[in-house]
Amino acid sequence: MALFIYNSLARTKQQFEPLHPGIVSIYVCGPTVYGHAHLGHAKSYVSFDVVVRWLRHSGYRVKYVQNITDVGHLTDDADEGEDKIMKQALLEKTDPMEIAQFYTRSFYEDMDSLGVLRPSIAPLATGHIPEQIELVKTLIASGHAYEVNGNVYFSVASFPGYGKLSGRTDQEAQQAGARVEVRSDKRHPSDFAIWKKADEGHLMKWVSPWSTGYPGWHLECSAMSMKYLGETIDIHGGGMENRFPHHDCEIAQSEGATGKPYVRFWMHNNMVTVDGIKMGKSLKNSVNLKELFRENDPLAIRFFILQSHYRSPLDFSLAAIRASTTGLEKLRQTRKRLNESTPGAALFDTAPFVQRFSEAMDDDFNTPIAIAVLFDFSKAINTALDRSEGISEESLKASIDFMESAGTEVLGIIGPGETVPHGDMLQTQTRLSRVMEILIELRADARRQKNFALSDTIRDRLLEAGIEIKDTKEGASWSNKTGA
RNA sequence: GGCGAAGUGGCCGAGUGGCUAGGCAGAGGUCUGCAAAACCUUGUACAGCGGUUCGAAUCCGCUCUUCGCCUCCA
Repeated sequence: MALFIYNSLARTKQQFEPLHPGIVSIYVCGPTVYGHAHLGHAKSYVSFDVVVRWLRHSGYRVKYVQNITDVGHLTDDADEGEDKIMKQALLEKTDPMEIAQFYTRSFYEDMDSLGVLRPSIAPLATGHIPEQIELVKTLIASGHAYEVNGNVYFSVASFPGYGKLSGRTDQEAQQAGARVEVRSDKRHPSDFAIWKKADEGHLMKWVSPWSTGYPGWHLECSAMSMKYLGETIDIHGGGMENRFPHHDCEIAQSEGATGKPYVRFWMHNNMVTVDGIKMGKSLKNSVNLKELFRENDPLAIRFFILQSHYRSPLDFSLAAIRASTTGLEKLRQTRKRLNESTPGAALFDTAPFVQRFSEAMDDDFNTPIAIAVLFDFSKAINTALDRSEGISEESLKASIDFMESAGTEVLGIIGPGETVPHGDMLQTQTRLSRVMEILIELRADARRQKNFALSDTIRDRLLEAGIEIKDTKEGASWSNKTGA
């Protein structure tokens, strides 16, 4: 089976093979850390998390680099642009570095909650100033960049392919409706800064051959990607809104410097919308993850995200989140039921489900279909288990394996299985189990004596305590109420 | 002005020429002391108008509408 990925550069699905057999290099644009992460970040990083998980599942060794942008990008390209991290630092009356560190930790907390695996390398922009300065030097030496008054600009005219990713190849046509008035010392309005001279009040600045200043917006990704993954990488991912100018600039800088293809597969995830409008920090409609997690299971948010395709926009509403939460609970029930089932006689063939799941993932990471396969599987296995003869030990094992592999390992929505308790935890859990056994036994007695008032009271009171009782053919089962 | 994406049943959301997507919600049912869970049954869906075709939600054209990018942004 072959993996096909939609390549934004080619605007079509292409069969994926890594440059070096068995090893995949992937770079994903990380967050600028000047605020808490929102649902848009979640969509992007959950999407690429699944990409990485599926590549690993497919047998590749994946080297995954995701940067942290801790240099404030400017709010615009004119000279009076503000540094967003610095702005936030002034607002919170503290140091830019403290802002960056604080929100970096916050970011990872949220990603951990969402079950997003940490990247192999998470480089900081501020930790790679020398590399960026080197890149600027190379670009000046090769005639792709020029210095004016301490600022260094990339000359778009020197790179004929500029704009090929976004389709913005005619630079003159771009000027007509441009939103930003250009009035700098650039040779061409489309030229972009790769080094900026710092103003008096600027806090984050470094010494360079051209001025004491800071690197341009797009430079860090090129520098760090090439440093850790090489001059040509397999996959570069990011949000749609970064196609232009960010990614087109990266291509120009990188290929201008090396003369080699920068990225083989470009992947762009679509936006999260609220009432059909893009969610964004500056738009004041962003849904903060920490707030969302107060009322909602983070893995249900992950599940909600994966129920749509990464290249489709995802419309947020609490109703949609609730629907997803209920749906996910159904899959969790199935997993629990499988784990608790005792082997029987009938055979159950998991192969068709494994096959369909795999095909969906190989088709440009089609998680909505992959999830639909899990629901189909859930229905089928429940039907099989409803029959009195049960399913064989081997079938049961294969089913649990599929659930673990697809639901936990690849999609990461079902969460790890029963964790093996240890130490004090073990004692507490063992005791709880014994206590529950006793309660369930007493309740069973009450039910046998038709004392339903008592049995219902036990069940209701336990629910208040966060433990749910269900009566099944094999007797009562209990579970910690999720989301409680 | 330029570049691009999209309009699917009450809601979310796949699907790109003929074959049930899936989930949630609703209705009816099986099971159950009652719940819960599970299962079964149940929906004249594809923005509009033309065209291509034996056949179109799916291809082509036009119209309408929405959204993204062209400023930092996942």
